[in-house]
Amino acid sequence: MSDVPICSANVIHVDLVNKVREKMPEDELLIDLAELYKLFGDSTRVKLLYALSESELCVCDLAALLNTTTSAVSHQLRLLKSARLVKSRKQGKIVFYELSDDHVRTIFRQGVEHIQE
Amino acid sequence: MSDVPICSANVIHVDLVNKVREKMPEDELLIDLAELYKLFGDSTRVKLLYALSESELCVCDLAALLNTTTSAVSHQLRLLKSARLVKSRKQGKIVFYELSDDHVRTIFRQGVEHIQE
DNA sequence: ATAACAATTGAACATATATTCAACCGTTCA
DNA sequence: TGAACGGTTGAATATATGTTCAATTGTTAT
Repeated sequence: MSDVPICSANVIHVDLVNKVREKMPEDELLIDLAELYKLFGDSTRVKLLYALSESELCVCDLAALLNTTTSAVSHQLRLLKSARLVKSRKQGKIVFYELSDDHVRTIFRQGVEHIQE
Repeated sequence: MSDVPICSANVIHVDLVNKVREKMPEDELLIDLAELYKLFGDSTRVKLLYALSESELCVCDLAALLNTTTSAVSHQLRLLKSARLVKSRKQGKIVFYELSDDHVRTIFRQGVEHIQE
């Protein structure tokens, strides 16, 4: 089995491609990265994350803020939580959510910079 | 018209919600942000961007590197280009692509950090 | 106990989107 | 000129995914 599959007959810069191939991270990491960014790729989730970057909030507050239902919010928070982007704490009937760490804010900052430049 | 629509009857922390609402960016910016991150949310595009973060490459090289077709690559590069994440230059028959700026690398770095911690 | 409420969940539906395939464009070179 | 090749494009298909709706859980208070 060759290292250079399928399109190999047509590769133009073989050495360069092999050099880049060596520097590429594992496929698994790149797939995980895509999965992570996918969570930022929906306006509802972006709004949730942005709101939570300002303050800890409960599900009902988030639904009011985004002008949507608690169900829709809860579904999305579940995804964000499973990726450890947010964490929650329960106080009686109410569940409060906040950001897990600071990466979300940094990623937002880079995104805004890119858009606005 | 009230500032607090739909779910307002159930908002729990009204003052807090209003304070966060003031700090939220324009809806349009948040939607644009989501559109931007959506482009990072696919493993093919992540691989393309990662490869291009290592070196300028032509479409055929990228297809070989990702083990896919030039058509699939071209379709995705078109999206990345329209968001100004990559730029291209033509040399005879060959079209070379590279990253437009450094934000991609920073966003990757934050993503990897988040995953690996 | 039971009513009220915050939140979660699962199924269904509608929409978005990545890849494939075939046709095509533009450049090179024989 | 025309064959070969890198790259692009549009349509079609298959898959993924966000929201809605209804039902349910768990907690509080009467």
